[in-house]
Amino acid sequence: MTLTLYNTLTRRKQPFTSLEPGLVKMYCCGVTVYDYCHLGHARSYIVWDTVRRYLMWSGYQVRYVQNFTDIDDKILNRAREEGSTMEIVADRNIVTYFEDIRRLNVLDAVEYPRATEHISEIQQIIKSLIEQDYAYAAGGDVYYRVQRFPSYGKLSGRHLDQMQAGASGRVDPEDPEGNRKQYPFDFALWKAAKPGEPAWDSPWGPGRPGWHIECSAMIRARLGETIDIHTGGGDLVFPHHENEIAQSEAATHRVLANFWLHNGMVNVGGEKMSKSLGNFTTIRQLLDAPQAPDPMAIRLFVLQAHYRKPLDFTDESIASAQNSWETLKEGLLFGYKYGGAIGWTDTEDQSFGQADSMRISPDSEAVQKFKEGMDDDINSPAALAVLFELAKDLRREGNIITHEGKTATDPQDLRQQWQTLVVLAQVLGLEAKPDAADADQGLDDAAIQDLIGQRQAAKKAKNFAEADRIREDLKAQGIVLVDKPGGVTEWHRG
RNA sequence: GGCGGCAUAGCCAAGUGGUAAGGCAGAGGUCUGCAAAACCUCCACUCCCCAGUUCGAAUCUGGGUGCCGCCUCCA
Repeated sequence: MTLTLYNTLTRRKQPFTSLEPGLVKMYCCGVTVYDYCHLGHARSYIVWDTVRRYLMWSGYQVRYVQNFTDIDDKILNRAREEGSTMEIVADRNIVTYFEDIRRLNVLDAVEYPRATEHISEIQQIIKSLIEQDYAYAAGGDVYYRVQRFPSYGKLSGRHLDQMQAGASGRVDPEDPEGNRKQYPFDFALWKAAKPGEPAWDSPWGPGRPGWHIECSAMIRARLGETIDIHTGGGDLVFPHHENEIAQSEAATHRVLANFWLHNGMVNVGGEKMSKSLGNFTTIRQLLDAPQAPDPMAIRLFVLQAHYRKPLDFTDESIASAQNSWETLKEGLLFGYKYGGAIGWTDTEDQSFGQADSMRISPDSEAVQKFKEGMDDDINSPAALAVLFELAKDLRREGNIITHEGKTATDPQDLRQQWQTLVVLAQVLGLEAKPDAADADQGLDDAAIQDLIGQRQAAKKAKNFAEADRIREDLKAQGIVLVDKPGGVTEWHRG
């Protein structure tokens, strides 16, 4: 089995191979840091994190680089609004980016280049493009001459003569930038500074880089001229990634990326979640709400849809994901809750529960089915079905142990099953650890036994109201009573 | 106007020629003083519509309908 990935460039699934054996160079288009991240961002970074994790699990070393766009009109506007500076706005939103995205168990990139750290590389590429006549300076700006790049449009599958300038309704016809362009689809590589804006010296006058050029420069500087995988939101295909290709490939005469992967949008009521529509929910809004879902439920919500399809965000879908997560979590916690009871001897070891130290059978049906799904263009919904089957089975075993005190299933088989679940879940970035706080909180065992005794007495006296009151009180403290045949009552936490 | 995508149960969602995974929600049963939990069982003769190809189609072809994304803010 080999991993196949849908390549936007070729519009089909292709077997994945890396340029260098065992090493994947991967670049992910990051955020423009002018505000908090919303669920659209969350989806994108969860999805690419999952691809990265799967590649790692498949034996690759992954050099994963993700940028921050820290120079941009929106950041400048934000700084102006609040009377601060671009740098302050950018730094603050980078801090909140990490706070939010790490909660979702997204691994840190190997490097996080910032556009402002690569001004000289940006200028070098622009110079090279001007020398080769791919770009021209005009009134302090520099524009890329798209008509000179023959394959312009190859990524997004469009031709210059088919495109309608301004069809998106976002171009201001009064914008002087438009008048300096020789052709409507030419785009800015360098923008002349307006008064009061941060600017860098350049051969074309003081100014700042255009949006697309930074990624070309950062990829070249951090990963080289050709990389294996370039990822980003589907809304970046055109013009952003199309323009990256035009710039980089004209400058280096090398292919920029072998695989272009794009994730589908998060929708609200059938429409794309976006800042301009105002229909966005930030990650922290969602996770800090009174009835907030577990961050892992958000991850599950994202992974329960295929990454290229639209994903509708509703209260119901989040609630459903939360319930689904509870099911998976019970399976993931099986080893912690029941391992000791069925004779596993290492439950107190430091390494217990560490996915990295677990050896699982690579030939098991579960692993095979998981790989089959993931190899097919990261079919995470199909892969998740495997996890649910494992988790539900373990949950049933756990409940049997709770109720019967033992199980007929071989503890070593359960061990394999649990470890398989933990390992595969971790490949998807889904992890659950026992809540240490729960274990030694609240009533001690003697007090619970005492209350159970009182309840037994009440039951015997047919004082069921009192019996139910005691049961409810305990339940409120996280103690669940289980009445068993023969008048015996057992209890457990959670 | 151009390019692309999607349409499967109450909801979400896999499945690209061989007779519909999985999740959520729901129903019945066992147990119980009643519950809860648990366990067992059930929950799409059918995949937007029409026509065609085929022994056989959710899957292929043609036509139609509806929804969405992009066409220089965008994850």
